[in-house]
Amino acid sequence: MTRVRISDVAAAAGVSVTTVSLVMNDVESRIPEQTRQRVRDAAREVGYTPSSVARGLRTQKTRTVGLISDRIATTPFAGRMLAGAQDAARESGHLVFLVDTDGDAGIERDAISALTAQQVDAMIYASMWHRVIDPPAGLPAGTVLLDCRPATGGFRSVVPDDRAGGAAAVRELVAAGHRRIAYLDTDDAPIASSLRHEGYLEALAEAGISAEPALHVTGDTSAQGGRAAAEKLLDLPEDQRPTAIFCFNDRMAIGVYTAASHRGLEIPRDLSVIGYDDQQLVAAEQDPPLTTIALPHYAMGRWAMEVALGVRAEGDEDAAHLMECPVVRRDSVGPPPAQVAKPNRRRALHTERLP
Amino acid sequence: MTRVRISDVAAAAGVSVTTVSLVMNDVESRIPEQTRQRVRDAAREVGYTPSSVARGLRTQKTRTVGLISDRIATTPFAGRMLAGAQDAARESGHLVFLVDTDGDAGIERDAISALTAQQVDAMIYASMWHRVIDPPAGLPAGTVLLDCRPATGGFRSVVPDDRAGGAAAVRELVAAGHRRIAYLDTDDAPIASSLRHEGYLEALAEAGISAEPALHVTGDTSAQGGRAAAEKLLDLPEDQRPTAIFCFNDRMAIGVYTAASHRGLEIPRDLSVIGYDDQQLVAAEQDPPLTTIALPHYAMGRWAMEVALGVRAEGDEDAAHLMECPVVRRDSVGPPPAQVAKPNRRRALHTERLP
DNA sequence: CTGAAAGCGCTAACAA
DNA sequence: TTGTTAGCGCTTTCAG
Repeated sequence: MTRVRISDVAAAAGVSVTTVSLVMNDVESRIPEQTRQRVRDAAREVGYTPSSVARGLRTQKTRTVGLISDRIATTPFAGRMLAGAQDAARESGHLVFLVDTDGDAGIERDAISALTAQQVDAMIYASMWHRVIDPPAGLPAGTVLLDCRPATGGFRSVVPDDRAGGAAAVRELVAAGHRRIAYLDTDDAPIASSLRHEGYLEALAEAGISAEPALHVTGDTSAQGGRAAAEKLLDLPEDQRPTAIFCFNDRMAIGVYTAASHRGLEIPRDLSVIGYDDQQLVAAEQDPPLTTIALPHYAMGRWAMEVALGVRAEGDEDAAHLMECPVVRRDSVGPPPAQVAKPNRRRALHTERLP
Repeated sequence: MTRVRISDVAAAAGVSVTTVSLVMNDVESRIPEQTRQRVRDAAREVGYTPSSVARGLRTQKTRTVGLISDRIATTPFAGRMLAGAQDAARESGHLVFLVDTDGDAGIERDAISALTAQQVDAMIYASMWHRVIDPPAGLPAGTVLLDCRPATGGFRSVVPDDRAGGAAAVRELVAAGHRRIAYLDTDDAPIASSLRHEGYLEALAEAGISAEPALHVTGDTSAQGGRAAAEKLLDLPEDQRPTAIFCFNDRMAIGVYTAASHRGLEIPRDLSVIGYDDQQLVAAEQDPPLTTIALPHYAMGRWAMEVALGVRAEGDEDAAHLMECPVVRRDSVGPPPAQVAKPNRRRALHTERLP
């Protein structure tokens, strides 16, 4: 079972290999339709599949892309980055090599050389969460960084706009009438944490609310951590207790749900909660479904691939591209409880709306 | 910036290309260490990276594998299959092309030809959940099916042993002392559903418990579906109500948690619950953490890759390989409540244990 | 409009 | 022990 070659097609069609090549690649329209048809028929008859390997050697273009990532494929979290990248690659006729390094520098190094040896046309280096990194040595120029940015520049990159996302979360709460808004932060201090905090402060200032240190608590990024941090907030005296909590992520928000339910607090009646990430199977499945800020994973993946492949022109090599994080409105945000807000605020609002 | 070729290394080292090739591929040990070293140094100096494309053309072996899947990369669920497959591929020096078809037959067809054109050494066709499928036309012989099995045979495949998993879940409950065990099933009727049901019946029979039709309820596979189905179970008269519920999956088990908590039932004191899937970020993060049956995704992915690459010999082309689903013990299973079981069972047990 | 032929960079049979 | 050389299957220039 030896491979069917282009010369077999040529022989079957009674033409030269040049003609077959020209027809198969839809080039040289001056070849008459009759010949083209004959060639195509012959190709089908003998079961010809062109060899990308031979073509790659000849053209020095493989139509393949390398995507190196630390765990992205196995994190429930970020799979949609892959989907975005894949879709963009497919649309322009490229196949993607995926290498998950699991954070191992040795594997990473090997992956870079293997991919270079394969002569991939482009390369993407992805992180499973927004970070600032030192790009590994040997990363080819032109590589696009996905969900991470280089500490020292030199590569194009795309990351979520966490600052704007934090601000959007707080504005959402302010719009619902809240004034005592807590930020339930992580103490792991990833870049996203400080960015979202900045956005929080910005939106607070914008609304003329002064930031209360007691309303900025931290915990680890799990549901347990969120619960523990929430306890601190709910332990505050009634008149200092937040009426809304903006959480660093959805998992911590679940912890807030637990803490609230243990105190008989109902969401959103007694407490509004907003998360971050819009994590599949977490945010939407809560009771009530969690309002949150979505990480635009699909769009980032697509952007990275388009830039890497040159489908999308991107001038500045050093500035990170910021991708908007949209608000996903579900049912965990409502107006602040009446007894905590000004007593007749709600009625007043209601009256205003009447014609 | 033209590519550094093997002939450049040969020139730099003052040897022939043959020698370089022999050294780079660690073959022909009869070349003296001194020459080898000289060649290696020269290669490093001129910055030589062998071209896998040229090598692939010459040897007709590309050291690449194609992995086609419907959504596996974007499902939080099954990412670990990828990790297992990747790890096995890397260990034997292969790179993997990942194509996510999103269930689209056209994309699937294109992927198969593109991968064939790339002359991949092996191919894996993966499903995101255990199914019986009609393998797409054109799938090369030798392709290994992952988490799905062919309706008509013809391909090797690996799937979880759902029947044994269902039985294991029930045995776990029986061992804790339960006799009234419900199966909270899905009405979507995937193959896994009936297999787990068989296991459930088998383990019940084994324990001499007769299957109670009222204890087999169904719902959709979401938390909402689980909750609705659980209500039916909890609405049963006290003496018919199950003391333990085996759920089709972890998400439905969450619904059981919700239903129980709304009735003031505490898990596992008043009700034991066991799930299936051991889904990341759902099973472990519940309160209490959910005991469940794990889907051996990593092991299946690894098995598929090893068989596809011939690292692991596998004789029978037609029988699906069944992978064990281990019990993951956490805190949602306990003994049945005392007032439902024989009144002094617990004390009796306790007494027995005293010296 | 079509064909002959020269490589792309490598491996491996054969020669020296 | 090392070198020469013929392809692997394709694209593409140049001739006809």
